[in-house]
Amino acid sequence: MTVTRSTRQRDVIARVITQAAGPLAVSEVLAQARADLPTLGLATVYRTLKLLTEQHRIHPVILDGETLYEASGRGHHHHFSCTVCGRVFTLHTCPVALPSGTVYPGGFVVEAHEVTLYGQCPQCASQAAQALSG
Amino acid sequence: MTVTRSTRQRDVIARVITQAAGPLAVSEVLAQARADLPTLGLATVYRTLKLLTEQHRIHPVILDGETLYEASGRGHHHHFSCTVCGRVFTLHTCPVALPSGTVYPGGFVVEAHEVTLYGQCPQCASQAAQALSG
DNA sequence: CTCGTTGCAAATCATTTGCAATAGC
DNA sequence: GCTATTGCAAATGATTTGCAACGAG
Repeated sequence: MTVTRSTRQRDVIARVITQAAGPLAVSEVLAQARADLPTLGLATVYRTLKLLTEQHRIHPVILDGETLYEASGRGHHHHFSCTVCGRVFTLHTCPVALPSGTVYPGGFVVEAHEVTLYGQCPQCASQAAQALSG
Repeated sequence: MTVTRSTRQRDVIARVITQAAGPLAVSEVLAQARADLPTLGLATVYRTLKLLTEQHRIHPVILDGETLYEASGRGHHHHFSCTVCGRVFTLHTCPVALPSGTVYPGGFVVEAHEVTLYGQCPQCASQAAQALSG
């Protein structure tokens, strides 16, 4: 029976993801964690990401082929991907009403759902509006 | 100015995707296309998939890290991923009402949306029900 | 014929793994 | 001190690209 040890790198990686506003790419996790641990290796990041995922403390979000990670336990939410600046935001309102157990037309028993919205984030939308009027 | 030629491999690959009931993995496209063109190379499949995507004749669907391709122009639809058998189905009803241009809470201007449902497909759900009663 | 396309093999990119050194407990 | 963990480098798997032979117009 292997015991999971607490290490400086695991603490730092977990903190980086926990304190992030939205989901982070692996490279972003590495860069931010290296602010505290300059010698941190990429393999350790991947191993820790996998470990934290198995512990359900974080989970992956795959968006346009990019794998991002975010902290779990923040309640039901979805993502908004800005088609202009590329940033990913977390949305706290849900546009669908599909509780687990709902039977969808065709006989599909829904256990979970995922929604991603694409468009312009508030900042990019206001810049586009200014460009039009200016 | 480069001209795009019509070739046997492109026709076969386009037909395989067009005739499929749901999205196909690259390996499935290769396997099915090889029924007609046994010497077809994997690189040609990737190149053709990219070409057809640029022409908006097909588009990728990334599901659990797997890249699948399906024909475009079949109208607005979403996907259902069976957590038991792993197959992906196309749903023709949409659980969200977010026309392009909708401004989502927070000031996000929605241009498009993607929904994926997870759960048991009709076949797996009925098998599960039989197992419980039998 | 000319030049876009193909199949193959080598290259690339993201992610995983082997291994000796290192560090929790 | 025992053994999980780390960093590095090599390995893997998916996708891409270089290149000479091939084939569409």
